[in-house]
Amino acid sequence: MPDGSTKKPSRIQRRNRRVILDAALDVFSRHGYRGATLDQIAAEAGLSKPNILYYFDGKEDIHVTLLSQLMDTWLDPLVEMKPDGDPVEEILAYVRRKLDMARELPRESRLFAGEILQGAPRMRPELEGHLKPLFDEKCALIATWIEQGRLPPLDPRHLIFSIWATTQHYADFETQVSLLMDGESDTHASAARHLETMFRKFLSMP
Amino acid sequence: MPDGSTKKPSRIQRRNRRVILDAALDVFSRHGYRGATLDQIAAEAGLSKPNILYYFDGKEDIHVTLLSQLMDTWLDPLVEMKPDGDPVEEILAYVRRKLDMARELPRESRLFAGEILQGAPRMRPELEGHLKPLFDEKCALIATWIEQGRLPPLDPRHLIFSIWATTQHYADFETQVSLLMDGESDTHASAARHLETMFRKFLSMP
DNA sequence: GAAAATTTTTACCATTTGGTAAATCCACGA
DNA sequence: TCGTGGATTTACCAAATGGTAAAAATTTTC
Repeated sequence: MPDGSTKKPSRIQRRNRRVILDAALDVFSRHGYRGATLDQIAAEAGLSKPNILYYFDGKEDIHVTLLSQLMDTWLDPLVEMKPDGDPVEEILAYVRRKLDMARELPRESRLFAGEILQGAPRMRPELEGHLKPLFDEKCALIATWIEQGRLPPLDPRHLIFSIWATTQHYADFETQVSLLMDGESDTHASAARHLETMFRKFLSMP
Repeated sequence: MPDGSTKKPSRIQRRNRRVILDAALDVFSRHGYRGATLDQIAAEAGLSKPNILYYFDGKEDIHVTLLSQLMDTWLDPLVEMKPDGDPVEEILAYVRRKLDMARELPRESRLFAGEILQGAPRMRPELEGHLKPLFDEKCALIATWIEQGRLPPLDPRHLIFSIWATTQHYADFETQVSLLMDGESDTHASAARHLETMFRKFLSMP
């Protein structure tokens, strides 16, 4: 019993669970939850379908496991935004990390986007448990910076939304972006310059 | 033959096609293309499944028809951005229209988002035929404004991406936004103020 | 190296789902 | 009002899909 058991997982178990989750990330991020099939995941993982179900309780279990495991990685850039240092540089560094993450982990970005888009039917507990507290904490931090006169008055929540939206856009809407950016050699670099300029100007004191 | 025919559609045909498309918009935007079923659409439309297939050639036909018909509405705010008037005000008015559209037509926003997210498998021709030319035209317009010294130097393409991303975010990620904005009475109003401030500052001459 | 435990495969199954054929219903103009 | 063509329903079907049982193969343990 490789899943819910209390025993420590064997080497084979760790390897296969990892292989399955990686294949599932691929398939789920490309086709969404309903659009993905166990057969596709099995083929991508190089395992048989029943073998997949030997390691996970079912399709939903794979999806939920993926989302849970990814949540930490996903929130890490925001965790790294600390009270020390210059507020503007802290926030701009966050923007940079978030944009880098959109480039390096587009599958993860699309997986989350698809889940949220459909009302987060399988992720709401994770959102409330992990995202919400972190979000509130960082909003409070930004509010402090504003009170101290180190940032212009602004709504921290909408600032964070704008950072999420503009950075993840390059992963989630990659199809559209590359269609419209044809001829551009390095979209990521120009996007980074644009966002740096935009948010620096927005965050500068009048 | 109510679909591909050359005859003019009867009143019943127009009504039922409209009812079906509205139901399909609901279902597709909530569950994505693969997640939506003809039975769901039929139930939502108050018609039987074979009756639905009497008006459309199949599931994909409904989806493609929806996307095509919506494209014009969707691009309208950008069409309205004209060379006359102050550049900053023109762009800010565009931001406002786009945000209003996200509030008034969230289903449409999510439908497009889901389609792009999965690589636009059923919309690429529409994108190349309608979106791309309009995008290029408006980028050229913004570039002109910059050359005239009426806007600071910036990349028009990334500016438009940022406008799309920040406004559509409130529709596409509504689940997340409302979870994190609990206690806010009017998210739309505060979002409007935030985006107005942010883009006005970004577009102001140094 | 045999027994025990774990892993993988083979052969299925029930349900869902997109779609069809044909019979039936019904609105409307002559 | 009656016939006709458009509209709707009933009864299906084939393929896809999530999942299972049990045998077979493999690895691990003693």
